[in-house]
Amino acid sequence: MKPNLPQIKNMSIREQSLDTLREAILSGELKPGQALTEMDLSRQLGVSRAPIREALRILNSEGLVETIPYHGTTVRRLTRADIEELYGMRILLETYAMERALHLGEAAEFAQLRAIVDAMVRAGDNGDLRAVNALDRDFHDALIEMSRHSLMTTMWQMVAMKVRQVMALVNRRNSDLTQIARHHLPLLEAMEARDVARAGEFLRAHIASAGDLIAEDWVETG
Amino acid sequence: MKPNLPQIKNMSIREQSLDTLREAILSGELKPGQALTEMDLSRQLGVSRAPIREALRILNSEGLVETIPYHGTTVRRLTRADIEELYGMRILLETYAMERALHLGEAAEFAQLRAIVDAMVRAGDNGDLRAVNALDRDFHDALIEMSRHSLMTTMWQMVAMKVRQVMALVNRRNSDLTQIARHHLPLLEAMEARDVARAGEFLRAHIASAGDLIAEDWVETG
DNA sequence: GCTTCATCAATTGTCTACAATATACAAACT
DNA sequence: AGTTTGTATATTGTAGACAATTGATGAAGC
Repeated sequence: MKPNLPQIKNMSIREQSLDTLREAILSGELKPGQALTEMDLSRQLGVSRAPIREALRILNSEGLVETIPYHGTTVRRLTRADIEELYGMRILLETYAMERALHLGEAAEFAQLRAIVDAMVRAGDNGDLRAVNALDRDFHDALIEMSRHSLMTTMWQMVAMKVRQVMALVNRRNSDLTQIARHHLPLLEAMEARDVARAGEFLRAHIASAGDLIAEDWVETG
Repeated sequence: MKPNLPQIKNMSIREQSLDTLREAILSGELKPGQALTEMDLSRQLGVSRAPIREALRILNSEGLVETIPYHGTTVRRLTRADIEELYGMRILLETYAMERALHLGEAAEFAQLRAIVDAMVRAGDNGDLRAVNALDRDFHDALIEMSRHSLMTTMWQMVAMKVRQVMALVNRRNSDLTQIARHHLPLLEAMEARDVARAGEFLRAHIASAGDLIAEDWVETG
């Protein structure tokens, strides 16, 4: 007998604030350069400044915001160089993770990847950008998870956050995303064949093209 | 006319606390598993709990401490698997950084590396472990800096912190360090010759052997 | 003896008030 | 006019009090 009751959320105000603020930044709701005043935030969220401050300190060490003493906290700006570095780092981390994944991954995990890619291609054909985006994230997260490397997972989370933020800030053409969705198919097939070299090539090409598309028409938001 | 007066340090209590605590953890003064009670720390440092708490949140997101809600904060434990992952990550990051460094590094930077290695070898011959250790850190930090990749620098800081902590916790034999000091000489020469392949091999061998030596006689502390 | 429940001590979580600092702007001086 | 100095205001930095939660301890019931 499984009661299957919903978990009652028992998160500290600090963590709720942190999640809320981080989500707002990553979704582009809070834009780079925007000022975050502790008092404003605490009023908006209906809490005191203490938990807000602690959340901001965490966001700062995650590299999402910048604080100048006695002056204020702002959402960190992203330059084109930042984006190029970001995608370079993605290639480095994901290539390594994939090699490990091909050796350590289990059948169920490969099946999961297959399910994600199938769904992604369908979503791409239907022009459902949000779904393609979410599934793309799922795919790469799953890949990292398969590498069985907890430090890699930690590092990846930092990179993945920034990728999400960048994706939210850029105006994507539909065609791009459909194309990106289709990139995953040959990549997955090479992985299923345990062909490290070929899968690596596809992966690097996939990430690099995604990065180039974004860096190309990136406008530095003064 | 240059007055050349010393800068008056103007760091917030939070930052001073953060530096103090981090230094204590990385130097092994605060050992893995040790409990950090906010009230105790604030009494010891002579400040209130607020800045201590903010410092602990930052250390938590840096992965140096672990906090269980309403129960306490402890210095994070390090397993052998953690160390193996750590050195695997080092190889990945440093190999990439070195390739970039060989292309982007300037003459002055290569000269700086040479000075570091020379000093390291001398310190090794004199059996000055502390100096070898410090110079080893300098060398690898300088290498990362030469890669001109700010995201890499950020990632490296996380890795380098943990490496420092591990080094402080392990009992090193003098012979190991002398050996490690001498490893840098052929590596540097390959770099000066801009021989990416050979330098990469030396670098990976150097890091791997250092990691193996440590993982080998690592005792999981409680 | 074992389980269950109430109580307690220790610790973290949160709030509010106050202090310290930086910036901008106006006033005074040369 | 330009420079310096003072002042106001907005914001962050810090402190101390109180609330909430956890885990342990021991008593009561079966």
